[in-house]
Amino acid sequence: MLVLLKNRTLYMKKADINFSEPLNCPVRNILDRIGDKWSLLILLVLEQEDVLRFNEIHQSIGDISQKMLSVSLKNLEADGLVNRKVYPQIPPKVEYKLTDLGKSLIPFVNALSDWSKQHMDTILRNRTAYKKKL
Amino acid sequence: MLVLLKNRTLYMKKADINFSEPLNCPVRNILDRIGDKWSLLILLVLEQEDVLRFNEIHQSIGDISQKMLSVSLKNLEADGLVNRKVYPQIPPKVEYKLTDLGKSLIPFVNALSDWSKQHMDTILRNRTAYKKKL
DNA sequence: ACTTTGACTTACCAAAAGTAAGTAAATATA
DNA sequence: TATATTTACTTACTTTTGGTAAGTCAAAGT
Repeated sequence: MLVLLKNRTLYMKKADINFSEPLNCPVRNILDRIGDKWSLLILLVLEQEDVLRFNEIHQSIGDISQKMLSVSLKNLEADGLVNRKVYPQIPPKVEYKLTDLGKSLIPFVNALSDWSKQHMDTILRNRTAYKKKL
Repeated sequence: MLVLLKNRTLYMKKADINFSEPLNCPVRNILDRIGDKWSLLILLVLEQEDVLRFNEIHQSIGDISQKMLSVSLKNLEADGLVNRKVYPQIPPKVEYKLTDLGKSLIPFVNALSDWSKQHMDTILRNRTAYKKKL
């Protein structure tokens, strides 16, 4: 049986896993970084506009709080997906743009977007039918 | 400027959006469904094993709580990504498997997994370097 | 002297997720 | 006869995460 423990992807029983050996589960690894509510959305708007300031991202996404934008950008920057450039001015000016690594994730977002365009009708119909059954 | 409001993807300023017209933002639409902590992981283990019972999924993932597994499966079922088959026995037996719609999402997960295998070293190095700078 | 500007941070509150215990009904065991 | 076991959950409670609103900093404009 496939076992997807926190940092492992192994075809073995839980009992047989050597916990001291630090293998990694690749799916977990990305999901830990971009599998949240805002990261992919931020990458997407940055890709569209090339360079954006904090408030511009904030307005583009519309319903992200400043706090979460700040936290999310910091994580994306720490992972090297987004570049942060500060201009020493007052009032401050900070520009964000994708790194090459960040850009390399965009095709996935677009592919997911296409999938969504194709299948969202079906999903919404499924969900309506499901609710009726309850 | 690209605006990614809750249910919209529009190249226009926020002020110019007609809020009464119900357009949809495809990226938001999928993220609302699979952009959480567990959904993709559940789809992945189901794909590997074809059919699994509740406790088998639970053990495969390892650190999901029963509560969240229950909630997540219900959502995946409602959206038509997972099929749920109940055998009227005691003790109960319930089998889960992917629908065709659910299966069609697997290539994205695998692609992300490949990306992760390729780039996770870089990301971890980036993060280490970032921490040092602080 | 007071307001505005931009990129945040902080304190406080609400929502989501984790933990542990409980439920149901039949069969197996003591 | 009483108790334990089995499976797929649910419920009550706690912790963590996320959202809201207000505050900060320093200079330039009114």
